[in-house]
Amino acid sequence: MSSSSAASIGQPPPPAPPPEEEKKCLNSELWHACAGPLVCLPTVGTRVVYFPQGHSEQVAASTNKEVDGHIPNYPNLPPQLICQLHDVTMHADVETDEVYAQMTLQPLNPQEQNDAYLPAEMGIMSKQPTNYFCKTLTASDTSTHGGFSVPRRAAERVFPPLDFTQQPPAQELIARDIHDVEWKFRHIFRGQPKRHLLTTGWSVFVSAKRLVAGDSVLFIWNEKNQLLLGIRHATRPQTVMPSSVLSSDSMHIGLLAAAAHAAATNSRFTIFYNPRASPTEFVIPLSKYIKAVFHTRISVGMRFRMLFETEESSVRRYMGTITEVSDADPVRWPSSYWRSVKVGWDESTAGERPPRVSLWEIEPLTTFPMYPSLFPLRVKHPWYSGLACLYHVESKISVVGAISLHYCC
Amino acid sequence: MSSSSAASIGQPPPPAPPPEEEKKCLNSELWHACAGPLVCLPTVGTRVVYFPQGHSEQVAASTNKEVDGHIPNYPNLPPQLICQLHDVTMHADVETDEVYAQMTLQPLNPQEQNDAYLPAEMGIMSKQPTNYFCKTLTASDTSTHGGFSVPRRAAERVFPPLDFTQQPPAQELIARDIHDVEWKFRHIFRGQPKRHLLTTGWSVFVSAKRLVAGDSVLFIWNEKNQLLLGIRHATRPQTVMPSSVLSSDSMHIGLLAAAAHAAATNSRFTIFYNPRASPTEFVIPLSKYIKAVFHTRISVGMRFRMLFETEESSVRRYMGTITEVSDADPVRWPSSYWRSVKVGWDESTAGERPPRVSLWEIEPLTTFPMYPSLFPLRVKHPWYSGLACLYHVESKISVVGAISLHYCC
DNA sequence: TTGTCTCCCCAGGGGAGACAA
DNA sequence: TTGTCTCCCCTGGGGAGACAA
Repeated sequence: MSSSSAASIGQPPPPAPPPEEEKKCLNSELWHACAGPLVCLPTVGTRVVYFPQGHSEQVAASTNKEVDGHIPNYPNLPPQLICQLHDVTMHADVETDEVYAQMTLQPLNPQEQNDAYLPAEMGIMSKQPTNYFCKTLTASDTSTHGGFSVPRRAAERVFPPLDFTQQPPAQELIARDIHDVEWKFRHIFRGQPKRHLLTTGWSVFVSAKRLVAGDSVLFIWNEKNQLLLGIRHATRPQTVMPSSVLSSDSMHIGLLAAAAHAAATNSRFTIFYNPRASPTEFVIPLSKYIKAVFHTRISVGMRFRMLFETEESSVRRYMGTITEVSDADPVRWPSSYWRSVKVGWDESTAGERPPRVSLWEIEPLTTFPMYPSLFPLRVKHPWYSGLACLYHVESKISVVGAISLHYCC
Repeated sequence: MSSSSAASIGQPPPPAPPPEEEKKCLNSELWHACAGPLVCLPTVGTRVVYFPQGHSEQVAASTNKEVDGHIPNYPNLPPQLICQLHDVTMHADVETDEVYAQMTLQPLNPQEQNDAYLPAEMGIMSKQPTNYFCKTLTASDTSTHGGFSVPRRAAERVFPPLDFTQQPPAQELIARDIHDVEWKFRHIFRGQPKRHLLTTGWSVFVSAKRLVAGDSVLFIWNEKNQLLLGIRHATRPQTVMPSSVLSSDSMHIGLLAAAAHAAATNSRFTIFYNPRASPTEFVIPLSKYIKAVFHTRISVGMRFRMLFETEESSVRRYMGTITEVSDADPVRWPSSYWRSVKVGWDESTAGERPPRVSLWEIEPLTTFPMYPSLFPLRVKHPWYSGLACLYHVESKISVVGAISLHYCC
């Protein structure tokens, strides 16, 4: 009955207004910050390569169910589909704030594929904001007693400066989350020794977002002087529920049948890419694919580097050696470049690294100059339609070979 | 740091133990009570009719997205598939407690269909427990001040009797929910005038189950002297989130492709039936289908009755008139019996009643005696394989015509 | 009979510095 | 510099009867 007269600090924020336009763009900086430093989205209007195999991996990870034998074969569905990327929209799960992207793809028809020339179409670099910080929550941060301890340098860099003539110095922070919901916090500099703390408003945020120790929060102070606030839940095992809408088998079939149908009719189809659930990106820029598959020679025994995200959401290189080049799934997906490289990892933490990677994920240490490789790595395999045309593309590549191709991510 | 020494009343119950066996049967009484009085599940081992069209309706309702034009046609997928029902398991969503059933179906091959005779295979009547009560929560029940007001007759009938020599009479109730999690409540008879209340433990339950005014709780006192506790969330609009795993288009395609593949290979497939999300049951006992389609004559203008669940989760008959008999979706599903009857409803609350129903849902007021109708209603339509064989079945039906066929539900 | 209100009282949580890693 | 602990104080919620629909 109490009329909420004042939107005072510490009040739970009103629920997000119902999205009038579903397509409403959410903040791209924040999305990328939540997605992590290695995630990049291809540019709208460019051509990409879609791997149903990788999509299948994501669905398997999301439904906690590996694909089994009951899936029909789609003989007309190649392991990779070259597509026009018509649309990319960024989203975040309303319940969990988990970021994901929706992409509308249209497989090229053979004619279009032959018309192709190699553009310098790379993805949008996952532009990590400059003025931001990310902290993994401690037990104290999430406990019922007290607020959030802000790392000193982070507070000084990212938060608006405090008026230190006050005793103690304090201010109200207003930050918007990925759904554009406003959260208010009391930011105070106190204690002995002095430290930055978020007090009032913090516990409401923690419980609303269901944060626990080990999860991360990140604050961004952008060019428009907006304070943005994102979360990253720690990758809890078994966090994704199997849907009660459709069996995981039917989901797998749906993904494959939708892609096969789109390929057969050259019509658009829609996929979701879930960066933090999916083991690997399965829609990559065509140019990145071409560079990796046709312009990089690799061989067994070759050393390589590969980027991974660290616990603290920065980037680290891991070293490894190529041990084999073969089909990841010779039965279902013969002659696929998806995870065609079997690798060994230098470090003993290799349990967390994938045993198989794709060519475009790795950076071989011995590189060849950028000229068309007339003898691609795996000539023994028959070429699929999508690949056959790429051959023709290559002769044009040499012309534009001087153009510096920069990796996405 | 406080060691939880006592599992005293009012403590939040421990989280459900990780299900060691996914297939673990949950309480059937409770499942049916939560599902509602009209829901029945076909018996394992019997034959059923599966309607991809109805399944599609459920997926559309669950994803909040109607099927649009991008769905490929599956010319070999008939509007109804006669299947052997190999397995039915009852489940409840871990997050929301929403009940659903998983069924494993295997389409009969033509040979099996011809071998068919009409068994008296009806579904398991949704056995509503005798000793139970269901109450829609009031604002006071869910407010932070005070507990749950138990209707007097309900408390006397369903709860263990109180010792009225005590002042005030009170006891500890232990009830198990659908996940077999224990909840403890203080049951007390006090106030002026006297009434039954659940106090300690109630608010923990309300917040754990995220109950709000308008939702319902139900208590069952079964033959084994167990107290069971179920919830039914009010049908909130837009409650089901669109999944970020697979696009709704791909889900629709998946459902159809999975059924088509199973029909083509006579292999098993798995579906989820979500009684409270799905507009109508889409897996029904074969015998019920045959009786409705072949042994009931209906015509335009005919009056009929149909059962609906009321707000208070009891059953009510609504009256209507048949206005048309036609295909619900002539383009995608021609010659389908799914919602082939267009109806008008007597009451002005007709907005909530469906404009189209299926034959087996209604009870025509003018019934004909039970003999084979040699001229089924819609002879103009070509018969699908699944139906053609039913013709042959009919001659055998007449032999067993004396067997009383009782409706499921 | 039962839904809502108000009142009372206390447990638990927010907010502070102490202290140590 | 910052994570954890403890202490203090106060709010918000549980638990009671009053009262009315």
